[in-house]
Amino acid sequence: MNKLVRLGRSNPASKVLRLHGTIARDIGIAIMSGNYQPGDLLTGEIASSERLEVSRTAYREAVRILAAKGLVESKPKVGTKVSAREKWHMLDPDVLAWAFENEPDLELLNRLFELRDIVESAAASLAALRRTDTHLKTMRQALERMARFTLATEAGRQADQDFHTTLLQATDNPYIMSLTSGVNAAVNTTTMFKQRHRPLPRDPVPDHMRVFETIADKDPVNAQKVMSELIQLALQDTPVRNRSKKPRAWRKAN
Amino acid sequence: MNKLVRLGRSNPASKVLRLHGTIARDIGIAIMSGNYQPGDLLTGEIASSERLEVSRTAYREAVRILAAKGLVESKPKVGTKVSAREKWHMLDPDVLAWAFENEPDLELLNRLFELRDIVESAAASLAALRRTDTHLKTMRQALERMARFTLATEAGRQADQDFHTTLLQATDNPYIMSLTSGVNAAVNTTTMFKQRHRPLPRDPVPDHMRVFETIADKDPVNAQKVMSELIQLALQDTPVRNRSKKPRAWRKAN
DNA sequence: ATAATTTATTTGTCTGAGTAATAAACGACA
DNA sequence: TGTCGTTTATTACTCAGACAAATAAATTAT
Repeated sequence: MNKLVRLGRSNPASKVLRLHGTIARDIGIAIMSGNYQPGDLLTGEIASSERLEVSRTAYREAVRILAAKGLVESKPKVGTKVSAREKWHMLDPDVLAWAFENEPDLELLNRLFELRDIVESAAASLAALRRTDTHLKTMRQALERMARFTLATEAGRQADQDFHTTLLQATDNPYIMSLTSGVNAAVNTTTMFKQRHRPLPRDPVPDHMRVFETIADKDPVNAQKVMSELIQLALQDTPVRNRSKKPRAWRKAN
Repeated sequence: MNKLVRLGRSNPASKVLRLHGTIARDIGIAIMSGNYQPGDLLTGEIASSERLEVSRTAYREAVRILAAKGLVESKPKVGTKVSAREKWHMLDPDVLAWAFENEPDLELLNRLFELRDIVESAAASLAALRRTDTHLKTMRQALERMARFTLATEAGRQADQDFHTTLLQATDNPYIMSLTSGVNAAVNTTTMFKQRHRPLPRDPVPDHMRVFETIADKDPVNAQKVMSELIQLALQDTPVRNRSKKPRAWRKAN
Protein backbone atom coordinates (compact mmCIF):
# COMPACT_ATOMS: atom_id res chain seq x y z
CA MET A 1 0.00 0.00 0.00
CA ASN A 2 1.84 3.03 -1.16
CA LYS A 3 0.10 5.48 -3.43
CA LEU A 4 -3.36 6.62 -2.60
CA VAL A 5 -6.14 5.69 -4.96
CA ARG A 6 -8.79 8.24 -4.40
CA LEU A 7 -11.56 7.11 -6.68
CA GLY A 8 -12.95 4.54 -4.31
CA ARG A 9 -16.59 4.56 -3.50
CA SER A 10 -18.19 1.37 -2.20
CA ASN A 11 -18.85 2.34 1.37
CA PRO A 12 -22.05 1.24 3.08
CA ALA A 13 -23.81 4.54 2.54
CA SER A 14 -22.50 4.68 -1.01
CA LYS A 15 -21.84 8.37 -0.79
CA VAL A 16 -18.65 9.80 -2.16
CA LEU A 17 -15.78 9.66 0.22
CA ARG A 18 -13.73 12.66 1.12
CA LEU A 19 -10.01 12.49 1.41
CA HIS A 20 -9.97 11.44 5.05
CA GLY A 21 -12.58 8.78 4.35
CA THR A 22 -10.56 7.44 1.47
CA ILE A 23 -7.43 7.19 3.58
CA ALA A 24 -9.32 5.52 6.43
CA ARG A 25 -10.84 3.04 4.01
CA ASP A 26 -7.48 2.22 2.46
CA ILE A 27 -5.77 1.62 5.78
CA GLY A 28 -8.84 -0.15 7.11
CA ILE A 29 -8.82 -2.59 4.22
CA ALA A 30 -5.10 -3.10 4.68
CA ILE A 31 -5.69 -3.98 8.32
CA MET A 32 -8.65 -6.27 7.71
CA SER A 33 -6.86 -8.07 4.93
CA GLY A 34 -3.92 -8.83 7.20
CA ASN A 35 -1.62 -6.51 5.35
CA TYR A 36 -1.07 -4.82 8.69
CA GLN A 37 -1.01 -7.15 11.69
CA PRO A 38 -2.23 -6.37 15.20
CA GLY A 39 0.60 -4.71 17.11
CA ASP A 40 2.17 -3.36 13.95
CA LEU A 41 3.24 0.23 14.19
CA LEU A 42 2.01 2.56 11.48
CA THR A 43 4.63 4.96 10.22
CA GLY A 44 4.47 8.35 11.89
CA GLU A 45 2.06 11.07 10.86
CA ILE A 46 4.64 13.10 9.01
CA ALA A 47 6.05 10.16 7.08
CA SER A 48 2.63 8.68 6.32
CA SER A 49 1.11 11.93 5.13
CA GLU A 50 4.14 12.60 2.93
CA ARG A 51 4.03 9.11 1.44
CA LEU A 52 0.33 9.43 0.68
CA GLU A 53 0.87 13.00 -0.50
CA VAL A 54 -1.80 14.38 1.76
CA SER A 55 -1.74 16.82 4.63
CA ARG A 56 -1.20 15.72 8.18
CA THR A 57 -4.70 17.00 8.92
CA ALA A 58 -6.34 14.61 6.48
CA TYR A 59 -4.21 11.70 7.62
CA ARG A 60 -4.92 12.39 11.28
CA GLU A 61 -8.67 12.53 10.66
CA ALA A 62 -8.42 9.16 8.97
CA VAL A 63 -6.63 7.75 12.00
CA ARG A 64 -9.35 9.13 14.27
CA ILE A 65 -11.94 7.30 12.19
CA LEU A 66 -10.02 4.04 12.46
CA ALA A 67 -9.53 4.55 16.20
CA ALA A 68 -13.27 5.16 16.59
CA LYS A 69 -13.82 1.72 15.09
CA GLY A 70 -11.31 0.08 17.40
CA LEU A 71 -8.81 -0.74 14.69
CA VAL A 72 -5.88 1.41 15.87
CA GLU A 73 -4.63 3.14 19.00
CA SER A 74 -2.42 6.21 19.16
CA LYS A 75 -0.10 7.31 21.92
CA PRO A 76 2.51 10.05 22.01
CA LYS A 77 6.09 8.86 21.77
CA VAL A 78 4.86 5.38 20.75
CA GLY A 79 2.95 6.05 17.59
CA THR A 80 -0.20 4.55 16.13
CA LYS A 81 -0.43 0.79 16.23
CA VAL A 82 -2.95 -1.72 15.01
CA SER A 83 -5.10 -2.82 17.94
CA ALA A 84 -5.53 -6.40 19.08
CA ARG A 85 -8.28 -8.21 17.22
CA GLU A 86 -10.50 -8.37 20.30
CA LYS A 87 -10.74 -4.60 20.19
CA TRP A 88 -11.88 -4.39 16.57
CA HIS A 89 -15.52 -3.43 16.10
CA MET A 90 -16.19 -6.36 13.82
CA LEU A 91 -19.85 -5.43 13.36
CA ASP A 92 -19.25 -1.82 12.42
CA PRO A 93 -20.68 -1.49 8.90
CA ASP A 94 -17.44 -0.09 7.50
CA VAL A 95 -15.27 -2.70 9.19
CA LEU A 96 -17.62 -5.38 7.94
CA ALA A 97 -17.46 -4.08 4.38
CA TRP A 98 -13.68 -3.69 4.54
CA ALA A 99 -13.28 -7.25 5.79
CA PHE A 100 -15.02 -8.66 2.74
CA GLU A 101 -13.56 -6.17 0.31
CA ASN A 102 -10.69 -8.32 -0.80
CA GLU A 103 -10.48 -12.04 -0.44
CA PRO A 104 -13.71 -13.66 0.65
CA ASP A 105 -12.94 -15.77 3.67
CA LEU A 106 -15.38 -18.67 3.71
CA GLU A 107 -14.85 -19.37 7.40
CA LEU A 108 -15.49 -15.77 8.31
CA LEU A 109 -18.53 -15.71 6.08
CA ASN A 110 -19.94 -18.73 7.85
CA ARG A 111 -19.42 -17.07 11.22
CA LEU A 112 -21.22 -13.97 10.03
CA PHE A 113 -24.18 -15.97 8.82
CA GLU A 114 -24.12 -17.89 12.07
CA LEU A 115 -24.75 -14.62 13.89
CA ARG A 116 -27.31 -13.53 11.32
CA ASP A 117 -29.16 -16.77 11.86
CA ILE A 118 -29.19 -16.28 15.60
CA VAL A 119 -30.26 -12.65 15.58
CA GLU A 120 -32.56 -12.48 12.59
CA SER A 121 -34.51 -15.60 13.44
CA ALA A 122 -34.98 -14.23 16.95
CA ALA A 123 -36.01 -10.96 15.33
CA ALA A 124 -38.65 -12.74 13.30
CA SER A 125 -39.92 -14.32 16.47
CA LEU A 126 -40.18 -10.95 18.18
CA ALA A 127 -41.79 -9.43 15.12
CA ALA A 128 -44.43 -12.13 15.19
CA LEU A 129 -45.28 -11.10 18.73
CA ARG A 130 -45.17 -7.36 18.30
CA ARG A 131 -46.11 -6.53 14.72
CA THR A 132 -48.96 -4.13 14.17
CA ASP A 133 -51.41 -4.32 11.30
CA THR A 134 -49.56 -1.43 9.72
CA HIS A 135 -46.35 -3.43 9.70
CA LEU A 136 -48.20 -6.33 8.17
CA LYS A 137 -49.68 -4.17 5.45
CA THR A 138 -46.31 -2.72 4.52
CA MET A 139 -44.72 -6.15 4.42
CA ARG A 140 -47.49 -7.51 2.21
CA GLN A 141 -47.08 -4.65 -0.23
CA ALA A 142 -43.32 -5.15 -0.30
CA LEU A 143 -43.83 -8.81 -0.96
CA GLU A 144 -46.12 -8.04 -3.87
CA ARG A 145 -43.62 -5.65 -5.40
CA MET A 146 -40.94 -8.27 -4.86
CA ALA A 147 -42.97 -10.74 -6.87
CA ARG A 148 -43.95 -8.30 -9.60
CA PHE A 149 -40.43 -7.07 -10.24
CA THR A 150 -37.76 -9.57 -9.27
CA LEU A 151 -34.43 -9.27 -7.55
CA ALA A 152 -33.04 -8.70 -11.02
CA THR A 153 -34.46 -5.20 -10.93
CA GLU A 154 -33.67 -2.30 -8.63
CA ALA A 155 -37.33 -1.99 -7.67
CA GLY A 156 -37.41 -5.64 -6.67
CA ARG A 157 -34.31 -5.33 -4.53
CA GLN A 158 -35.78 -2.24 -2.91
CA ALA A 159 -38.93 -4.20 -2.09
CA ASP A 160 -36.80 -6.93 -0.55
CA GLN A 161 -35.08 -4.40 1.63
CA ASP A 162 -38.38 -2.81 2.61
CA PHE A 163 -39.70 -6.20 3.66
CA HIS A 164 -36.78 -6.86 5.95
CA THR A 165 -36.67 -3.28 7.25
CA THR A 166 -40.31 -3.41 8.23
CA LEU A 167 -39.83 -6.77 9.88
CA LEU A 168 -37.02 -5.26 11.91
CA GLN A 169 -39.11 -2.28 12.90
CA ALA A 170 -41.76 -4.67 14.13
CA THR A 171 -39.30 -6.06 16.67
CA ASP A 172 -39.33 -2.61 18.28
CA ASN A 173 -35.76 -3.23 19.40
CA PRO A 174 -33.31 -0.53 18.29
CA TYR A 175 -30.30 -2.73 19.00
CA ILE A 176 -31.53 -5.56 16.83
CA MET A 177 -32.44 -3.02 14.16
CA SER A 178 -29.04 -1.40 14.25
CA LEU A 179 -27.16 -4.68 14.24
CA THR A 180 -29.11 -6.28 11.45
CA SER A 181 -29.43 -3.29 9.19
CA GLY A 182 -25.73 -2.63 9.57
CA VAL A 183 -24.83 -6.15 8.58
CA ASN A 184 -27.27 -6.08 5.69
CA ALA A 185 -25.98 -2.73 4.48
CA ALA A 186 -22.42 -4.00 4.43
CA VAL A 187 -23.46 -7.25 2.80
CA ASN A 188 -25.48 -5.50 0.13
CA THR A 189 -22.71 -3.14 -0.92
CA THR A 190 -20.00 -5.73 -1.05
CA THR A 191 -19.32 -6.98 -4.53
CA MET A 192 -18.78 -10.44 -3.13
CA PHE A 193 -22.45 -10.71 -2.41
CA LYS A 194 -23.68 -9.23 -5.63
CA GLN A 195 -25.13 -11.67 -8.06
CA ARG A 196 -25.56 -9.50 -11.08
CA HIS A 197 -23.76 -11.51 -13.66
CA ARG A 198 -25.57 -14.74 -13.29
CA PRO A 199 -29.12 -15.97 -13.07
CA LEU A 200 -30.71 -15.83 -9.65
CA PRO A 201 -30.32 -19.26 -8.12
CA ARG A 202 -33.77 -19.43 -6.59
CA ASP A 203 -37.08 -17.66 -6.43
CA PRO A 204 -36.96 -15.94 -3.04
CA VAL A 205 -40.64 -15.02 -2.91
CA PRO A 206 -42.05 -18.30 -1.56
CA ASP A 207 -39.55 -18.32 1.30
CA HIS A 208 -40.36 -14.73 2.16
CA MET A 209 -44.03 -15.54 1.94
CA ARG A 210 -43.67 -18.23 4.56
CA VAL A 211 -41.96 -15.76 6.89
CA PHE A 212 -44.74 -13.30 6.26
CA GLU A 213 -47.43 -15.83 7.06
CA THR A 214 -45.95 -16.87 10.37
CA ILE A 215 -45.68 -13.23 11.39
CA ALA A 216 -49.22 -12.57 10.25
CA ASP A 217 -50.32 -15.55 12.34
CA LYS A 218 -48.41 -14.22 15.36
CA ASP A 219 -46.59 -17.53 15.48
CA PRO A 220 -43.17 -16.79 16.99
CA VAL A 221 -41.96 -20.39 16.99
CA ASN A 222 -42.48 -20.99 13.30
CA ALA A 223 -41.41 -17.44 12.44
CA GLN A 224 -38.05 -18.21 13.97
CA LYS A 225 -37.87 -21.50 12.11
CA VAL A 226 -38.69 -20.25 8.63
CA MET A 227 -36.50 -17.19 9.00
CA SER A 228 -33.62 -19.44 9.94
CA GLU A 229 -34.24 -21.41 6.77
CA LEU A 230 -34.28 -18.19 4.78
CA ILE A 231 -30.87 -17.23 6.16
CA GLN A 232 -29.45 -20.63 5.33
CA LEU A 233 -30.69 -20.35 1.78
CA ALA A 234 -29.10 -16.93 1.50
CA LEU A 235 -25.81 -18.38 2.64
CA GLN A 236 -26.02 -21.20 0.13
CA ASP A 237 -26.76 -18.74 -2.62
CA THR A 238 -23.79 -16.55 -1.78
CA PRO A 239 -21.09 -17.00 -4.36
CA VAL A 240 -17.67 -17.53 -2.87
CA ARG A 241 -15.04 -17.16 -5.47
CA ASN A 242 -12.00 -18.44 -3.66
CA ARG A 243 -11.22 -19.67 -0.20
CA SER A 244 -8.85 -17.67 1.90
CA LYS A 245 -5.32 -18.94 2.26
CA LYS A 246 -5.40 -18.25 5.95
CA PRO A 247 -8.63 -19.58 7.38
CA ARG A 248 -9.61 -18.80 10.95
CA ALA A 249 -7.32 -15.83 11.00
CA TRP A 250 -9.23 -14.32 13.90
CA ARG A 251 -8.02 -17.10 16.17
CA LYS A 252 -4.44 -16.02 15.94
CA ALA A 253 -4.79 -13.47 18.68
CA ASN A 254 -5.10 -16.20 21.26
CA MET B 1 -24.16 22.24 26.54
CA ASN B 2 -21.89 25.21 26.38
CA LYS B 3 -18.60 25.09 28.17
CA LEU B 4 -16.37 22.08 27.75
CA VAL B 5 -15.64 19.99 30.79
CA ARG B 6 -12.46 18.26 30.06
CA LEU B 7 -11.92 16.07 33.10
CA GLY B 8 -14.20 13.27 32.01
CA ARG B 9 -12.85 9.80 31.72
CA SER B 10 -15.35 6.94 31.84
CA ASN B 11 -14.97 5.61 28.35
CA PRO B 12 -15.06 1.84 27.72
CA ALA B 13 -11.32 1.48 27.63
CA SER B 14 -10.98 3.75 30.65
CA LYS B 15 -7.97 5.49 29.23
CA VAL B 16 -7.66 9.23 29.46
CA LEU B 17 -9.37 11.07 26.68
CA ARG B 18 -7.63 13.62 24.57
CA LEU B 19 -9.30 16.85 23.62
CA HIS B 20 -10.96 15.51 20.49
CA GLY B 21 -12.22 12.49 22.42
CA THR B 22 -13.64 14.71 25.12
CA ILE B 23 -15.49 16.82 22.59
CA ALA B 24 -16.83 13.76 20.79
CA ARG B 25 -18.00 12.29 24.07
CA ASP B 26 -19.73 15.50 25.10
CA ILE B 27 -21.57 15.90 21.82
CA GLY B 28 -22.25 12.15 21.69
CA ILE B 29 -23.89 12.23 25.09
CA ALA B 30 -25.87 15.30 24.07
CA ILE B 31 -27.15 13.43 21.03
CA MET B 32 -27.95 10.20 22.85
CA SER B 33 -29.73 12.04 25.63
CA GLY B 34 -31.97 13.78 23.12
CA ASN B 35 -30.41 17.16 23.74
CA TYR B 36 -29.76 17.23 20.01
CA GLN B 37 -32.47 15.67 17.86
CA PRO B 38 -31.99 13.80 14.59
CA GLY B 39 -31.96 16.32 11.77
CA ASP B 40 -30.72 19.10 14.03
CA LEU B 41 -27.95 21.13 12.54
CA LEU B 42 -24.83 21.56 14.64
CA THR B 43 -23.43 25.05 14.60
CA GLY B 44 -20.64 25.50 12.08
CA GLU B 45 -17.05 24.55 12.72
CA ILE B 46 -15.91 28.09 13.39
CA ALA B 47 -18.73 28.91 15.76
CA SER B 48 -18.57 25.55 17.57
CA SER B 49 -14.84 25.60 18.07
CA GLU B 50 -15.00 29.17 19.33
CA ARG B 51 -17.82 28.39 21.72
CA LEU B 52 -15.95 25.38 23.10
CA GLU B 53 -12.73 27.37 23.09
CA VAL B 54 -10.87 24.74 21.12
CA SER B 55 -9.21 24.76 17.74
CA ARG B 56 -11.10 23.87 14.61
CA THR B 57 -8.73 20.91 14.24
CA ALA B 58 -9.79 19.37 17.55
CA TYR B 59 -13.45 20.02 16.87
CA ARG B 60 -13.25 18.52 13.39
CA GLU B 61 -11.56 15.38 14.67
CA ALA B 62 -14.38 15.03 17.19
CA VAL B 63 -16.93 15.30 14.39
CA ARG B 64 -15.07 12.63 12.42
CA ILE B 65 -15.32 10.30 15.41
CA LEU B 66 -19.05 10.92 15.71
CA ALA B 67 -19.53 10.44 11.97
CA ALA B 68 -17.61 7.15 12.17
CA LYS B 69 -20.19 5.97 14.68
CA GLY B 70 -23.08 7.04 12.48
CA LEU B 71 -24.27 9.82 14.77
CA VAL B 72 -23.71 12.79 12.45
CA GLU B 73 -23.23 13.56 8.77
CA SER B 74 -21.36 16.48 7.30
CA LYS B 75 -21.80 18.10 3.93
CA PRO B 76 -20.38 21.32 2.51
CA LYS B 77 -22.82 24.19 2.29
CA VAL B 78 -25.22 22.28 4.57
CA GLY B 79 -23.25 21.73 7.72
CA THR B 80 -23.11 18.84 10.17
CA LYS B 81 -26.43 17.43 11.21
CA VAL B 82 -27.48 14.69 13.58
CA SER B 83 -28.22 11.56 11.58
CA ALA B 84 -31.51 9.69 11.64
CA ARG B 85 -31.69 7.16 14.45
CA GLU B 86 -31.59 4.23 12.05
CA LYS B 87 -28.07 5.25 11.12
CA TRP B 88 -26.74 5.34 14.66
CA HIS B 89 -24.38 2.50 15.54
CA MET B 90 -26.32 1.62 18.66
CA LEU B 91 -23.98 -1.25 19.53
CA ASP B 92 -20.78 0.72 19.26
CA PRO B 93 -19.23 0.54 22.74
CA ASP B 94 -18.95 4.32 23.01
CA VAL B 95 -22.47 4.95 21.75
CA LEU B 96 -23.75 2.32 24.15
CA ALA B 97 -21.94 3.94 27.08
CA TRP B 98 -23.08 7.42 26.07
CA ALA B 99 -26.68 6.25 25.84
CA PHE B 100 -26.69 5.12 29.44
CA GLU B 101 -24.53 7.93 30.73
CA ASN B 102 -27.34 10.16 31.83
CA GLU B 103 -30.83 9.02 32.52
CA PRO B 104 -31.29 5.28 32.58
CA ASP B 105 -34.07 4.42 30.20
CA LEU B 106 -35.75 1.29 31.49
CA GLU B 107 -37.32 0.47 28.13
CA LEU B 108 -34.02 0.79 26.36
CA LEU B 109 -32.33 -1.29 29.04
CA ASN B 110 -34.88 -4.05 28.53
CA ARG B 111 -34.23 -4.01 24.79
CA LEU B 112 -30.52 -4.29 25.36
CA PHE B 113 -30.94 -7.26 27.65
CA GLU B 114 -33.33 -8.77 25.14
CA LEU B 115 -30.51 -8.79 22.62
CA ARG B 116 -28.03 -10.02 25.22
CA ASP B 117 -30.35 -12.87 26.01
CA ILE B 118 -30.63 -13.83 22.36
CA VAL B 119 -26.95 -13.62 21.55
CA GLU B 120 -25.32 -14.79 24.75
CA SER B 121 -27.56 -17.79 25.22
CA ALA B 122 -26.84 -18.78 21.64
CA ALA B 123 -23.17 -18.20 22.41
CA ALA B 124 -23.36 -20.58 25.34
CA SER B 125 -24.94 -23.13 23.05
CA LEU B 126 -22.13 -22.79 20.54
CA ALA B 127 -19.54 -22.88 23.30
CA ALA B 128 -20.97 -26.16 24.52
CA LEU B 129 -20.40 -27.60 21.07
CA ARG B 130 -16.98 -26.17 20.40
CA ARG B 131 -15.22 -25.73 23.71
CA THR B 132 -11.85 -27.38 24.09
CA ASP B 133 -10.50 -28.84 27.31
CA THR B 134 -8.30 -25.77 27.60
CA HIS B 135 -11.33 -23.52 27.56
CA LEU B 136 -12.94 -25.69 30.19
CA LYS B 137 -9.90 -25.56 32.41
CA THR B 138 -9.68 -21.78 32.22
CA MET B 139 -13.37 -21.43 32.99
CA ARG B 140 -13.12 -23.73 35.98
CA GLN B 141 -10.22 -21.75 37.37
CA ALA B 142 -12.09 -18.49 36.86
CA LEU B 143 -15.07 -19.95 38.64
CA GLU B 144 -12.92 -20.94 41.59
CA ARG B 145 -11.44 -17.49 41.85
CA MET B 146 -14.91 -16.05 41.59
CA ALA B 147 -16.00 -18.13 44.57
CA ARG B 148 -12.87 -17.43 46.62
CA PHE B 149 -12.97 -13.70 46.20
CA THR B 150 -16.45 -12.35 45.48
CA LEU B 151 -17.79 -9.73 43.14
CA ALA B 152 -17.15 -7.29 45.96
CA THR B 153 -13.43 -7.49 45.15
CA GLU B 154 -11.58 -6.49 42.02
CA ALA B 155 -10.08 -9.97 41.75
CA GLY B 156 -13.53 -11.50 41.86
CA ARG B 157 -14.87 -9.23 39.15
CA GLN B 158 -11.83 -10.01 37.04
CA ALA B 159 -12.56 -13.72 37.44
CA ASP B 160 -16.14 -13.10 36.35
CA GLN B 161 -14.93 -11.34 33.24
CA ASP B 162 -12.42 -14.11 32.53
CA PHE B 163 -15.18 -16.68 32.74
CA HIS B 164 -17.34 -14.91 30.21
CA THR B 165 -14.42 -14.03 27.96
CA THR B 166 -13.32 -17.64 27.77
CA LEU B 167 -16.86 -18.76 27.07
CA LEU B 168 -16.97 -16.32 24.20
CA GLN B 169 -13.68 -17.52 22.82
CA ALA B 170 -15.05 -21.04 22.87
CA THR B 171 -17.75 -20.00 20.40
CA ASP B 172 -14.95 -19.38 17.91
CA ASN B 173 -17.08 -16.66 16.34
CA PRO B 174 -15.37 -13.26 16.13
CA TYR B 175 -18.65 -11.44 15.51
CA ILE B 176 -20.29 -12.84 18.60
CA MET B 177 -17.14 -12.10 20.55
CA SER B 178 -16.99 -8.52 19.33
CA LEU B 179 -20.66 -7.87 19.92
CA THR B 180 -20.82 -9.35 23.38
CA SER B 181 -17.56 -8.03 24.71
CA GLY B 182 -18.44 -4.58 23.43
CA VAL B 183 -21.79 -4.62 25.19
CA ASN B 184 -20.23 -5.97 28.36
CA ALA B 185 -17.46 -3.38 28.28
CA ALA B 186 -19.96 -0.57 27.99
CA VAL B 187 -22.17 -2.08 30.65
CA ASN B 188 -19.30 -2.59 33.05
CA THR B 189 -18.03 0.98 32.83
CA THR B 190 -21.38 2.63 33.16
CA THR B 191 -22.11 3.85 36.64
CA MET B 192 -25.70 2.83 36.21
CA PHE B 193 -24.69 -0.79 36.34
CA LYS B 194 -22.24 -0.51 39.19
CA GLN B 195 -23.46 -1.89 42.44
CA ARG B 196 -20.74 -0.71 44.75
CA HIS B 197 -22.75 0.99 47.40
CA ARG B 198 -25.05 -1.83 48.28
CA PRO B 199 -24.83 -5.49 49.13
CA LEU B 200 -24.78 -7.86 46.22
CA PRO B 201 -28.31 -9.09 45.71
CA ARG B 202 -27.41 -12.68 44.99
CA ASP B 203 -24.57 -15.15 44.97
CA PRO B 204 -23.73 -15.45 41.28
CA VAL B 205 -21.51 -18.50 41.62
CA PRO B 206 -24.19 -21.23 41.54
CA ASP B 207 -25.71 -19.79 38.36
CA HIS B 208 -22.33 -19.60 36.71
CA MET B 209 -21.63 -23.13 37.86
CA ARG B 210 -24.71 -24.41 36.08
CA VAL B 211 -23.58 -22.74 32.88
CA PHE B 212 -20.17 -24.26 33.29
CA GLU B 213 -21.59 -27.74 33.78
CA THR B 214 -23.74 -27.68 30.68
CA ILE B 215 -20.76 -26.56 28.63
CA ALA B 216 -18.57 -29.20 30.21
CA ASP B 217 -21.25 -31.75 29.31
CA LYS B 218 -21.38 -30.46 25.74
CA ASP B 219 -25.08 -29.92 26.20
CA PRO B 220 -26.03 -27.01 23.91
CA VAL B 221 -29.73 -27.06 24.70
CA ASN B 222 -29.35 -26.68 28.43
CA ALA B 223 -26.39 -24.33 28.02
CA GLN B 224 -28.69 -21.97 26.17
CA LYS B 225 -31.35 -22.34 28.80
CA VAL B 226 -29.23 -21.71 31.88
CA MET B 227 -27.37 -18.85 30.22
CA SER B 228 -30.68 -17.22 29.43
CA GLU B 229 -31.60 -17.52 33.09
CA LEU B 230 -28.30 -15.95 34.05
CA ILE B 231 -29.01 -12.95 31.82
CA GLN B 232 -32.46 -12.52 33.27
CA LEU B 233 -31.04 -12.54 36.78
CA ALA B 234 -28.50 -9.94 35.75
CA LEU B 235 -31.30 -7.74 34.45
CA GLN B 236 -33.29 -8.12 37.65
CA ASP B 237 -30.24 -7.21 39.69
CA THR B 238 -29.55 -4.07 37.69
CA PRO B 239 -30.49 -1.03 39.71
CA VAL B 240 -32.57 1.47 37.82
CA ARG B 241 -32.67 4.72 39.64
CA ASN B 242 -35.33 6.55 37.72
CA ARG B 243 -37.46 5.86 34.71
CA SER B 244 -36.98 8.01 31.67
CA LYS B 245 -39.55 10.70 31.00
CA LYS B 246 -39.61 9.79 27.35
CA PRO B 247 -39.86 6.02 27.02
CA ARG B 248 -39.48 4.37 23.64
CA ALA B 249 -37.68 7.38 22.27
CA TRP B 250 -36.18 5.30 19.51
CA ARG B 251 -39.62 4.83 17.98
CA LYS B 252 -40.01 8.49 17.21
CA ALA B 253 -38.16 8.19 13.96
CA ASN B 254 -41.06 6.30 12.47
C1' DA C 1 20.57 -0.77 42.79
C1' DT C 2 16.90 2.36 42.97
C1' DA C 3 14.65 6.52 42.29
C1' DA C 4 14.44 10.98 40.40
C1' DT C 5 15.57 13.72 36.36
C1' DT C 6 16.47 14.79 31.81
C1' DT C 7 15.91 14.03 27.01
C1' DA C 8 14.10 12.65 22.64
C1' DT C 9 10.28 11.34 19.97
C1' DT C 10 5.67 11.16 18.71
C1' DT C 11 1.10 12.50 18.83
C1' DG C 12 -1.78 16.40 20.07
C1' DT C 13 -3.34 21.21 19.48
C1' DC C 14 -3.39 25.66 17.43
C1' DT C 15 -3.61 29.35 13.75
C1' DG C 16 -4.74 31.11 9.40
C1' DA C 17 -5.11 30.59 4.69
C1' DG C 18 -7.01 28.82 0.56
C1' DT C 19 -9.89 24.96 -2.02
C1' DA C 20 -13.83 22.31 -3.28
C1' DA C 21 -18.48 20.84 -2.93
C1' DT C 22 -23.13 22.00 -3.01
C1' DA C 23 -27.68 24.15 -2.17
C1' DA C 24 -30.00 28.06 -3.41
C1' DA C 25 -30.66 32.08 -6.14
C1' DC C 26 -30.63 33.74 -10.62
C1' DG C 27 -31.24 34.10 -15.46
C1' DA C 28 -31.62 32.36 -20.27
C1' DC C 29 -34.49 30.02 -23.03
C1' DA C 30 -38.39 27.41 -24.67
C1' DT D 1 -44.78 29.99 -17.30
C1' DG D 2 -41.81 26.49 -16.53
C1' DT D 3 -37.50 24.15 -17.17
C1' DC D 4 -32.71 23.91 -17.54
C1' DG D 5 -28.16 25.78 -17.22
C1' DT D 6 -25.28 29.36 -14.61
C1' DT D 7 -23.81 32.04 -10.97
C1' DT D 8 -23.20 32.83 -6.19
C1' DA D 9 -22.82 32.20 -1.37
C1' DT D 10 -21.97 29.16 2.32
C1' DT D 11 -19.96 25.45 4.47
C1' DA D 12 -17.02 21.78 5.14
C1' DC D 13 -12.50 20.23 3.40
C1' DT D 14 -7.57 20.43 2.78
C1' DC D 15 -3.24 22.41 3.42
C1' DA D 16 1.08 24.32 5.77
C1' DG D 17 3.84 25.24 9.62
C1' DA D 18 4.51 26.04 14.32
C1' DC D 19 4.31 24.97 19.15
C1' DA D 20 2.54 22.13 23.23
C1' DA D 21 1.97 17.96 25.80
C1' DA D 22 2.60 13.24 26.81
C1' DT D 23 5.50 9.47 27.43
C1' DA D 24 9.15 5.94 26.90
C1' DA D 25 13.88 5.67 27.26
C1' DA D 26 18.23 7.28 28.70
C1' DT D 27 20.70 9.55 32.25
C1' DT D 28 22.00 11.06 36.65
C1' DA D 29 21.81 11.42 41.59
C1' DT D 30 21.26 9.15 45.85
